[in-house]
Amino acid sequence: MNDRSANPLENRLGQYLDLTYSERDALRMLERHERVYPAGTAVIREGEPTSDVHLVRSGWLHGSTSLRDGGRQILRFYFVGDLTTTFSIAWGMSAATLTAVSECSLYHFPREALGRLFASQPRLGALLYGVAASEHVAMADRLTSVGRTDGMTRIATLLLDIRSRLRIIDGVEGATFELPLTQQDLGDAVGLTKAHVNRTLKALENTGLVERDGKVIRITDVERLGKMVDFRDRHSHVAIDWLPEGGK
Amino acid sequence: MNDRSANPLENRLGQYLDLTYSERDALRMLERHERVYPAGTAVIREGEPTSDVHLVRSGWLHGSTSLRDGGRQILRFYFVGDLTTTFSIAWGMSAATLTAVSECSLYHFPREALGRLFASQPRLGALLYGVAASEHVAMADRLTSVGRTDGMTRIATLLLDIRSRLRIIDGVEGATFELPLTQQDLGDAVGLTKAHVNRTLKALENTGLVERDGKVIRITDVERLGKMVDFRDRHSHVAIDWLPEGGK
DNA sequence: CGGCGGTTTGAAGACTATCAATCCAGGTGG
DNA sequence: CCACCTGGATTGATAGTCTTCAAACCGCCG
Repeated sequence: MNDRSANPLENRLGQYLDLTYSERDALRMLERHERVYPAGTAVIREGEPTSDVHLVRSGWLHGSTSLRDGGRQILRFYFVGDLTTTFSIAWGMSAATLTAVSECSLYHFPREALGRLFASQPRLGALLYGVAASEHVAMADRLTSVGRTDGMTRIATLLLDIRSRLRIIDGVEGATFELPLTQQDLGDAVGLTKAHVNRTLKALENTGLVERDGKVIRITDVERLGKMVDFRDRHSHVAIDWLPEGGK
Repeated sequence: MNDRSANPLENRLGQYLDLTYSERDALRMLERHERVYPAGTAVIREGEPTSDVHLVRSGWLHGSTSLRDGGRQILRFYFVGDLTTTFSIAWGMSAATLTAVSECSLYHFPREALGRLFASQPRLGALLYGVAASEHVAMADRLTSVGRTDGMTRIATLLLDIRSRLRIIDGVEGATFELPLTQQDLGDAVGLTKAHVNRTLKALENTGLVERDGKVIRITDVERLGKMVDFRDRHSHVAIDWLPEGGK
C-alpha cells in the first residue's frame, strides 16, 4: 500500500496542504473498494439511482448528458484524484453519465462515508469545498469558451486545459500527451460538430502551435497558444488560508 | 431580528433540513455586516483581491467574466440565500465580476468565518457542499443548453430557470415575474447577440407560450414550454440523507 | 424638448451544421 | 499473409443560424 497510486485522494489533497495522520487515515477509509472499467465503459448512466461516490485511482473519464435529439454534451473530465460527487451527491440518482475514456480504476464508497469525513475531519470537508469551487470555476470557463468564442479558441482552450490537468497529475512536463478522445468527443465537449472539429484541428495545425500524430497531441508553444486564446489555468492553486485546523 | 428576511441562509438551509439551535446560531454569525448596493452596481470586479464571501439578503445579482474582445459571459445568477463562495473561495481574488441586477442587500464576512463554520457545524459544511453541487449541475445544464441547442431553446430554458428560482425564493407561485435584465444581459447569459435575443423573444411570443410587457414576463404554459425545451429543475431538491448529525 | 439607454428591424456576411462521400488504420477471419 | 470490416478521420457542397453593422424607434428623465 505504499504504492503512490493507491492513495489518489491523499496525494491530491496533500498537494494543497500538509495532511495530519488522522486526516490521512480518514481519507484511506474511502479507498477500500476498487473496480476496474475498460476504456469506453459507462460507469453510471444519467438518471440511474446511486448513492455511491467514485474516486479516480487511475485513468481518465468524462461526465456527459444526452439530449432528446440524440446530441450529447460532455460536461467535464475526471483525472486521478478527482471525486465524482458533483453529479450524484445532491440527488438519489446520477445527473450525468460517467464514461471511462481510457481504462480506469475507481474506488467507490457510499455518500454517507463522505458525511462522516465532514464530521470527523472538518478541515478536509472545507478543503473539498474549496476544490469543488475551483472545479466550478473551471466549468464556468468552459461555459464562457462555448458561449462566446469561435471554434478554434474552444478547441485550443480545451487542449490547454486537458494538458494542464495531466501535467499536474501525471507530472507530464512537456506539452506532448495522448488524447484518447474521438473528434466527436471533442465536439461534444466544446459544442461543435465532428466535421467542424476536424477542420478546426487542421486550422490549429496550420498556425504551427499544435501538432498531431494519431492520438498524440503536441502543443508546440504553450505560452503563445495560451495568450492567443486567453487561457487561464484554474487547477494549479487552491487557497487554504481560510481552513480550520486539521485534526491530530 | 424576527424579520424573516434577516436570516436568508438560515431560511435557505432550513428548507432542506431542520436546523438545530446551535446551527442557527452559527449561521447568524455570518449575518452581521450588511451593505446595500443600488441596481447596476459592481460589488466586486474580476481579478480584484478579496477574502470576503457575500450572502444575498435581498435582490438579484449576476456573476460574469469579460473577454478580451469586449464580450462578456454571465455565468450565473444569485438570489436570496445564495452564497458567492464559488468565485472567491479558492483564490485570493475574485474569479468573476459580481453585479447587482436589482437593488441588493448583501451580508459579507471573511472566508475564515466559513472555515469556522465547517469546524463547528460539520453538518452544515456538508450541506453547503451538497448545495454547491446542485449549483454546479445547474451550470452544467446551462453549458449543455449553450453548447448544444438553438437560440430559442436557450432563452426559454433561461426563463424557466429564473422563474423556478424566483418561485422557490420569493414564493412567486404564478408564472409572471419581472425580469430586470436587458436583452444584452440575456444574450450574455446564453451566448447570443442582443439583436438575436430580440428576434428569439419575438419567436417565443409567437408560440404563445410566453408573453412580454416591458420587463414583465409571463410564461403562459410552464409545463408545455418545459417539455418543449426539455427543462429540468435542479433547485427544488437536495439530498440530505448522507449528512452527519447536526450539532446540538 | 433633447439626451440616453435599450429595443426593434433590416440587409449582408461569417461561422457552423448537415449530409454524404471517401479515405484510413487497426482488427478479424480465412 | 491478405482480403475484408469497421469505426473514425477527412473532405466537399450546401443550407442555416447567428453575427455584424446600422439605422430607426421608444419610453423615460432631467
